[in-house]
Amino acid sequence: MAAGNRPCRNRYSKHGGEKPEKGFTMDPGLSRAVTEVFCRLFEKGLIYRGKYIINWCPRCATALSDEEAIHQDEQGKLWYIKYPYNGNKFLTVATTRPETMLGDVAVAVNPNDTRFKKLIGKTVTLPVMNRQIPVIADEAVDPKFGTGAVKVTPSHDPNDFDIGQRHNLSPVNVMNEDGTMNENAGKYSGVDRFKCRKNLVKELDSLGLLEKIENHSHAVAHCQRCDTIIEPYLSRQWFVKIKPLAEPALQVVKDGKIKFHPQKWVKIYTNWMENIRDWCISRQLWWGHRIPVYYCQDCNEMMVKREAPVNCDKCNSTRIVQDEDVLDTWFSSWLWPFSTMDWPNESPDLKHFYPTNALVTAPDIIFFWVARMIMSGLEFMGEVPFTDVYFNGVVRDAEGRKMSKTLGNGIDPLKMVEQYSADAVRFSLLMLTSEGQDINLSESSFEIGRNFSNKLWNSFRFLSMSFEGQNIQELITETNFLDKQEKLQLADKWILSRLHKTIQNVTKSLEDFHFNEAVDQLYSFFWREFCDWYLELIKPRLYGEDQEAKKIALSIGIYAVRNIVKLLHPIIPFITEEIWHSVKLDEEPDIMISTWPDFDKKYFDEKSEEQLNFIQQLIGTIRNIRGEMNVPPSKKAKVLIKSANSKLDQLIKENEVYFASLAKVVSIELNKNLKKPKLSASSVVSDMEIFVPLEGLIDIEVERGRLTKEIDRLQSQIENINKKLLNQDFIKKAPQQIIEREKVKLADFQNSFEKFQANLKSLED
RNA sequence: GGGCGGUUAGCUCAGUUGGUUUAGAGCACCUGCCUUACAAGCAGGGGGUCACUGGUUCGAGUCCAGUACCGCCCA
Repeated sequence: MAAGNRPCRNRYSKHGGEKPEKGFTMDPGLSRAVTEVFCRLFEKGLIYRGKYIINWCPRCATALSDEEAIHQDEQGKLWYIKYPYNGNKFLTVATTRPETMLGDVAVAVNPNDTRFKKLIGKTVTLPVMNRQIPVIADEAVDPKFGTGAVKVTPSHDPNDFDIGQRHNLSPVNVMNEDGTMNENAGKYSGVDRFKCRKNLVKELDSLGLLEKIENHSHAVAHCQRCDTIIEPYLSRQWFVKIKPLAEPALQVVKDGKIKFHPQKWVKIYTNWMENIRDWCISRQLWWGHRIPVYYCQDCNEMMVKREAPVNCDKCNSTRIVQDEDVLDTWFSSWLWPFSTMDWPNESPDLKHFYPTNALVTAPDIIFFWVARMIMSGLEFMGEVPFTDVYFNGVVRDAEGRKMSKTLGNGIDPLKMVEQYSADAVRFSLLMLTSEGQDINLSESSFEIGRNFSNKLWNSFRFLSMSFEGQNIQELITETNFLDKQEKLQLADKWILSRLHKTIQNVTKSLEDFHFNEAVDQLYSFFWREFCDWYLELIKPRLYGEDQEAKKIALSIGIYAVRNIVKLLHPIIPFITEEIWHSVKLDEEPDIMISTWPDFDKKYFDEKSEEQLNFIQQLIGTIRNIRGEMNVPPSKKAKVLIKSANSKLDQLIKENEVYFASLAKVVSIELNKNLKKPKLSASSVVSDMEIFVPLEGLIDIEVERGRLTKEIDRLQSQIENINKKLLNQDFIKKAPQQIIEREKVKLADFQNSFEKFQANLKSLED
């Protein structure tokens, strides 16, 4: 982190970050690196001084780089001005900045534009100044813009500067550095640029030389620092010849030696790198790194030196002055990955920390900083500075507007931390922000993280209530599950399988920089599987008399919690650390420095997952019936199941206790010759028919609605699949396994369809 | 003008290489629950012709082209 930004640093620690290492580019070590880099680039011919059009801020009185000129769309005007020729004829040009016409040296047209062919090589009169200026032909002129004829002002427009160079025209500078017009502007000398524009337009109008004024929206460059409108200005400045640095920097990104996340930034980076222009690095500011260039006041010799020279190299004079200009602040920042570690000395830190792995940053400094760090890293270290760049999204308000002081629509993160907790703020942001996508945020967004933290804490509290009086250290080590397979219940095998798959998936998502995906997986595993099902499934054991069964359920629960808090720790550090202290071995370290969970495929258990899914479906069906019929939880239900599958029958019997606690079922009767009891609600799961007798509770209308809805749904599914299977192209071209899958589905649907229909019919009797 | 995104439920957004019964989640909504971890919660439910048009394909939210609207970046 640069400079000593205190509010920023405090905020960082309130969010649970480490106090970052800081440095300051004006420190002696970093200053030495800046000088060294300037000298090396100069010696290599990659730094030069020249007179070119640069971005000039008249208020700051300094040059700016292209990146510091912020373009804003503005409703401006297009003035059509008539340049007389041949006495009574006119050539009309359109311009957005009429005051610059005072410095016109030509009018340019496209060589293929037939309208103006005969004028090429002739001259026209520059109004007000009454100068004769030539009409020239140049490919750069767009025949469709304005009238197709453009004024050429090489001192005040980059395109015109290029045209001027191509046609050997000497530029005329009509402006001072403070934005007033200079002596070349004739009677407008000393007048401010905008006042000049106003008055000049008035004068042209009175001369009858103003054809028309159109509204014209265009992008106007503003100073990044002070928002003053920037003047493109011909000026002598120092530049970095950027192509030789840009090309390798583009290559490493194209080759994937540096990966951008999300990938879309590669295209933006490529586009910028391919159209890059030389970097103007000199600034006329009072503060910054002085340019290490020295001039002899006697013989005008210029010297580029690492140390200030005492004598002139050429004439030995001691009358030596240093270049007045300072360097662009980014000229020091781009060296950050190595200048902070004593470069050019080969310090141990430098060896250890260069290159690093991931840079996490905001997309708005991709060109300012990221691109240039890559350039400098390759140039001076011969190696990429990092291997991955993660661009975060922009946080916007609920309406999608950028948060800004002027709009007052910002959310104070510290206030949110106070209101919802740091964990809640972190969790919410990570959950809601998909890879590098902008996020629309309102204060209530943080509720999701608060609720999650709350749920985590409560689930832990629930378990800890059960391990009161138990030897917690023993429970933690009670994890040699493979040896105890026969003692594990279906729920245990299932949660272990789900846990280890979650470890695998979360780890992969984090490695891929898919943070929200990782959070999503943790959310649904922890809440929807661990809390909603596992904790409910072990309640009978925790509340029961069998001490060994209780111990096993607890130890697996704790095992899961230990892994869950480890996986969640990078996201919600505070609450996970707190929980960790209760579920860790005495000799284990704090969670932050403990090891990341490893998944183990020996826990992957497809059969148990399948079996538990089946039980979940059955319970879901019973709950659905209870819910739709508004049967209160206090009312226990009997369940009758007509089944011809002895394996599933056994599975149900073994796990009957789950139905009791999760679906408030008092008894299950399994029979393959079962007859549907009157006044019962029904459903179908796999091959089984489920009946819930609801004497006095059943609403025939509701039940008819339930069954009809199912029947309609199944019918449309059946139609869809039939359509597919009747399609000869599908049969011929689709992979066999897809066809098989469709056939199985069809049989399934038909089976259920018939059963639902029979039950609907029996309702009518 | 050039480049890059976005458009999926009322809202905020997921949706990996085209095929998984009914396209998912959170919030909001409806019904029932203070069931001894959690009402910041539990159970159940309703809600989407995936912006539009055309194309490729046996099959498109997913691939291609065009259109519209919104946004960002660069000149």
